[in-house]
Amino acid sequence: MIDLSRSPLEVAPLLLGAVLRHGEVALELTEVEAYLGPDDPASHAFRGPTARTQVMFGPPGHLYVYLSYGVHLAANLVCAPDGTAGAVLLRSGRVVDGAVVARRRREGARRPGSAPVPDVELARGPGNLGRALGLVIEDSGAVVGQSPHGPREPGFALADGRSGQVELACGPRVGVSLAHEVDWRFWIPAEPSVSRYARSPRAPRG
DNA sequence: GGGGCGATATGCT
DNA sequence: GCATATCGCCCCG
Repeated sequence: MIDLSRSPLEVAPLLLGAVLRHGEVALELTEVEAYLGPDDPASHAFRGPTARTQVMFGPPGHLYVYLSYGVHLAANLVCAPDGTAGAVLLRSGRVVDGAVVARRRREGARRPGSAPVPDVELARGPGNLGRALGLVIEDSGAVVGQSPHGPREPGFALADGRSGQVELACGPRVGVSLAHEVDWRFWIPAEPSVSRYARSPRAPRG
């Protein structure tokens, strides 16, 4: 059981190897990023709560889902105590159950006739992870339970899996122009389901 | 494996 | 109103 009331900086590494289930699809998380509150210029919570980001300021153990680039739904797991903003962006995962469903969702959103999605790419990258899980924007605020949860039960559930037992690497967060000096992105090294930016992080100053 | 661009809610100005 | 967004696809070497 992962204590989500801790800081995102403590929770993020523990999420690597943990398993997030939504219905039939379960993912072992392989790449995450920590985001803090008003002290973190890269965080959506930086400028205080808004209607969209309010859930980041609430109690831990909820999802914060937002629309990115008009097409992608990205999932964050809210952590830190109630009243303190913080979340962990779920960037990539390895599908451990429900690959057929995940693939159907992925390919349904692509141009017909394009090449099939390899297993390791089903949930590689935040947008793909959201699509593989079947997220909708209304999932923002949903509770993520931590008790045993089967494929036929509704809602989201987090299980320990290999949490705390995996090798991990860290580096700058992807796609943020600020706070590039902190290594708050965590991933499982040599794991093919980790997004490609891993090998060529675009830091402003190589 | 790199560059171009889409497609839209959100939140400053 | 408008720039921006915690990106991903496709096409081209």
